[in-house]
Amino acid sequence: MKTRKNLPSEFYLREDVLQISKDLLGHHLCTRNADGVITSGIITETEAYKAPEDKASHAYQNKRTPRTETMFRTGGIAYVYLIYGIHQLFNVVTNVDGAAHAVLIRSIEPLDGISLMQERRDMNTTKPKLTAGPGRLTQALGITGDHNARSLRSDSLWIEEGEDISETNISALPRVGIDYAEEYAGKPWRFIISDSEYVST
DNA sequence: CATTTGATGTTCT
DNA sequence: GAACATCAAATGC
Repeated sequence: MKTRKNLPSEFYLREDVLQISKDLLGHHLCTRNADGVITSGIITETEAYKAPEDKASHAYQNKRTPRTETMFRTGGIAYVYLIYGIHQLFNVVTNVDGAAHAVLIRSIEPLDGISLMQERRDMNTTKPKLTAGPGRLTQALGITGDHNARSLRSDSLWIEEGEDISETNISALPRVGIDYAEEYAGKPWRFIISDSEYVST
């Protein structure tokens, strides 16, 4: 049984995706596999993607494809997709139906189910390498394309209230891997917990 | 230590 | 064909 509360639907429905990205820091991203084993981690690094104007977003200019369709839906669901043919990336869809806002979760700090996360990653460590990095945390938590469009208040995937992170302990940095996005490439829309080791390089 | 390279599906040109 | 919200292993100091 769970002792912590899920983030409420209203958390995800707000308009300011930058604020939501900061607010997500410190909360707990959780999954449960078919055997009922829970794995979770503290969110330590996020990035905001703000269509239609953001050139780094898949939904730039509100471009709808079968893949991006998920981002246009009502906030509070997962947007999971494959990048580089190899890695699943996990995003939180925000704002109301028709607004394609999302927050990429880039890193977590391991919390529950560490042995199962190590098994999934084929690693024997709790160092940042286990869960720091957008492709790494999805592997550690067992997140795949099957989780795309799933509610973040479901039995197999959810986000619990963790600790509040004060504004003074948050750093804003440029986003990673989006050099093609011209004037949006340098925007400080990546947020980390300043004193956490569990962030990508 | 730093830099390069191979893996490989979906989308767009 | 090329690019891509990446990672890990291999190669070069």
